[in-house]
Amino acid sequence: MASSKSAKQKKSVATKKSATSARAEEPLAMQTLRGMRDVLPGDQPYWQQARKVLERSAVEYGFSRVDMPVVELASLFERSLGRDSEIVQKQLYTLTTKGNERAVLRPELTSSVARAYIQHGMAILPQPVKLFAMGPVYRYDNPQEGRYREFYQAEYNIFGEQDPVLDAQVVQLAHRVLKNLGVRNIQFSVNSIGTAETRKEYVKLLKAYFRSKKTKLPAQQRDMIDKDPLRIFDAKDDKCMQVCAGAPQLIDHLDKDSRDHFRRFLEYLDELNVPYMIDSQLVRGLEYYTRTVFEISASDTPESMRRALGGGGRFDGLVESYGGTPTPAIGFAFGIDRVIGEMRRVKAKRYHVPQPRVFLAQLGELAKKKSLPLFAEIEQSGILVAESFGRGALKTQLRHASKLGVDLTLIIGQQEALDETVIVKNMLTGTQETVAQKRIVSFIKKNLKESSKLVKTK
RNA sequence: GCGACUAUAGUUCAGCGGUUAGAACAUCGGUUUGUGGUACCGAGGAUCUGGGUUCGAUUCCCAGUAGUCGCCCCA
Repeated sequence: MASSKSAKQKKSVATKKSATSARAEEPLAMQTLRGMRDVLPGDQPYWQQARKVLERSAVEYGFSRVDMPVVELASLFERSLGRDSEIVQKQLYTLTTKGNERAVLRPELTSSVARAYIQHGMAILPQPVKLFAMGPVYRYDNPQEGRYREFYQAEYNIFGEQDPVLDAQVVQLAHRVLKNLGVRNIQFSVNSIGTAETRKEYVKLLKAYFRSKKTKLPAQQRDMIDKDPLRIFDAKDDKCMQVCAGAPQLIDHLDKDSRDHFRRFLEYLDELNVPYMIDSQLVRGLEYYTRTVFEISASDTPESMRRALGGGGRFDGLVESYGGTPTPAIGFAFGIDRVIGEMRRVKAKRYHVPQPRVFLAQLGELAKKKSLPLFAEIEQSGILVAESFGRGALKTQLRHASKLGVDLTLIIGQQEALDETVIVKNMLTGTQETVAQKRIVSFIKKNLKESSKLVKTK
């Protein structure tokens, strides 16, 4: 007992020492930062599938891919999302660079895409310009189910066209992506929040209304009356909802153009066969939205309805607010993590990771040397081949091979290395034959074809 | 920012105020020479961190941290 204890003490001393010598006093925990996580090999089938479909749909709908830096100027988002918005106020990962730039990890993609559109003069391209972007975004929020501090968005944005047919096309695209991913039972919530000017008018009306009902509102919402009365609609408690039910509806106070835009949007939507409902209280938190806004959620359980899989809308004023020429735009973003969560929930089809069907085993130093180029030759011919070069015992390698479920195992030992042959063992039947190394690729191809026929006829 | 619950091998879980903290799966090795799947044998590997109560804490209490889940917000 005494010896084991002292061994433990030694161990802890050793780790402490190495940690301090490596860096400061901070403990080195083998752990991700809060709200961050690793996407492990076992998770990849869903991620691959999601990425594949998202990218393919982008191509099918005529979007070109853009990738922007993860780090941007803080002012980029302060301008677009609004200085008072929750994201800017509380959730930004901020950093000051050595060059004294005020930088942030991007909390969303749209602002970056708009920046790129202006910076690279895309206004001279034939309009509309359709851009697809996908990557990580960062928000310092409290993690919980379906909410992480680093999460992935995939965005489809269309610049330079104000026709509501595009609003509908974007909805169609979102619907199509989810359908292709095996996520059925989707529900769209749509609304129009008019232009910045009409909203201003409406907000006045709304403030007046909420002030008249002030006593019926909880303190938290009361504070929001003057700051951001639209957000009171998000409140979930009964009192608020009662008050909200009687509030003037933005939809009734839209300017004529916005109303017209919304009407036509809905008409197009009706042609599409996508399930939608008008949610006149849908207000999205990002300041840049104008007119059309919508969210997508799974519709089969109340929980899944609450957590949107994606959302978007028009941002006709954004490019101009950045100093670009006035450019209407529409777009939407998927939360990839949530889409994958939904795929898991409904047990959607996932990407089939290619499995090797051939294993290369070697015995002895000479064979090991020869097996290296042999591996390369087979792999270059397009055959996935597994190996276990680090191990010596043939038994172990065969065990590994059968665990991998390969059809054929190639065995090369001292004798075969000298003869320039390979033993090919059929793992199903156990039979084996010796093949010249020169012929090995064609031999494997022929045999794999036959064994997949066997599998099919089974 | 607020609240609830949880924390034991890589994973899923046992367990007890007091000898050596168990199991399953996983990993690695072995059951004679250059032949896998099954079986048998074996090995390594854990009480989140810091305080407190106690003769003694992995167990009880407090704090921190992290995870999970709500609220808020959003994707």
